[in-house]
Amino acid sequence: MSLPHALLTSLVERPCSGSELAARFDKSIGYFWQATHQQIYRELARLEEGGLIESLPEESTRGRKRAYRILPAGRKELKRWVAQGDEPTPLRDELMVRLRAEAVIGPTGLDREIRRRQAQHEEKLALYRQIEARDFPEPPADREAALQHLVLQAGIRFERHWVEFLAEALAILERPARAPK
Amino acid sequence: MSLPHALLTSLVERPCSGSELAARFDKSIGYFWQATHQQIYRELARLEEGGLIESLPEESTRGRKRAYRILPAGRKELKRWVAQGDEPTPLRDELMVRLRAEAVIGPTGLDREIRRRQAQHEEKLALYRQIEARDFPEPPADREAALQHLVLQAGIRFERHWVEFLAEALAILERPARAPK
DNA sequence: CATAACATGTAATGAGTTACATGATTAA
DNA sequence: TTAATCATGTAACTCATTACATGTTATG
Repeated sequence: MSLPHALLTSLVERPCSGSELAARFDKSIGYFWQATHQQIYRELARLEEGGLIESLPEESTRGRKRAYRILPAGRKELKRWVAQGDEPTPLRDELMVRLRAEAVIGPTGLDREIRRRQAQHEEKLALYRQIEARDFPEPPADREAALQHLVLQAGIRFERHWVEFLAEALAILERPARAPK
Repeated sequence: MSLPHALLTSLVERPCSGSELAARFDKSIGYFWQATHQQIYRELARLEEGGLIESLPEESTRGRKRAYRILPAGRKELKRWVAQGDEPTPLRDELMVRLRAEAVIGPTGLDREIRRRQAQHEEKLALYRQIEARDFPEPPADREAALQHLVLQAGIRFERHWVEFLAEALAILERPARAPK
């Protein structure tokens, strides 16, 4: 249940409306925790009901921007949560299941799909590197920037992982059905 | 929606009961697609209703093993699904959100948690390497074994990724609040 | 035969996704 | 002033998790 805390983190940086939060999620925190606008609106309503944030226009505003701001209780809750323990998110990817299936039911058209995925990951890797070059032209000195850089680097590392892995997968899939011993 | 196909894949290898499938999920496919026994039982019931698998004891057997076997329609469906496209599973980890939060609300006790996670990932890495040494003492010649090895290697790569990343994270967290320029 | 371990199953809950609805603002 | 876009919101659905229930087999 990280979404509320991801929102709180964004709101600590600066007050925001729901749509602005959705847009920011597409850029920074969202690289590692995605959310649709429906999720965001629902969660904002819950956070407000819980007294962790407040919004400016009191009345029900359908269609007009509603600016949310974090409350002291929200900061406190965020601080509490950060130090909490969690379990590693297990790797869960359909492609792995497909590879296992391909192993037992023989050649299918999986290599085409892998090439497609490879292109996607290369694209994302390039995007992250571009962002890195723009936002962190030199090693950041202060702690906050260093941590933000670190999270971006995790994304880079992750995409590189996929590109390398998929190349290996292709090498095996293109191998003749029975390799010489 | 990979679970039904993960189950089909296991059932292609050999017929199984629900509990046996749950046990096997803990070992091979489950490294990359987890499922509780409740999910597995429910999905098996659905697959049987859909005519993709069949089970031996017809009557409702509560407490007794029920052996499932894949049907031709199941193989066909699996083959169809393998070549299908999917989107990369986005990285989604609470720790990333915690790092971002720690960046904005200052030092918390996050480093302790990171050390704990590091130990967990190192443990898992060691386990995978052990399995690799046992099951793949030398590069597998045939396609099926090569693919299974590949999936295991993905797990190894993934854990290594985490260990390295967490080490970097610690280095930053232990830095003094204001580093010299 | 009593107890533990195993095997299957039901029910409730919650996060996430998808489709759709509606009011406000902006641009042609 | 109509159309397009933006902003907020509702509703239904699926997957996954958690807690619990019930029967069967193995063990002492």
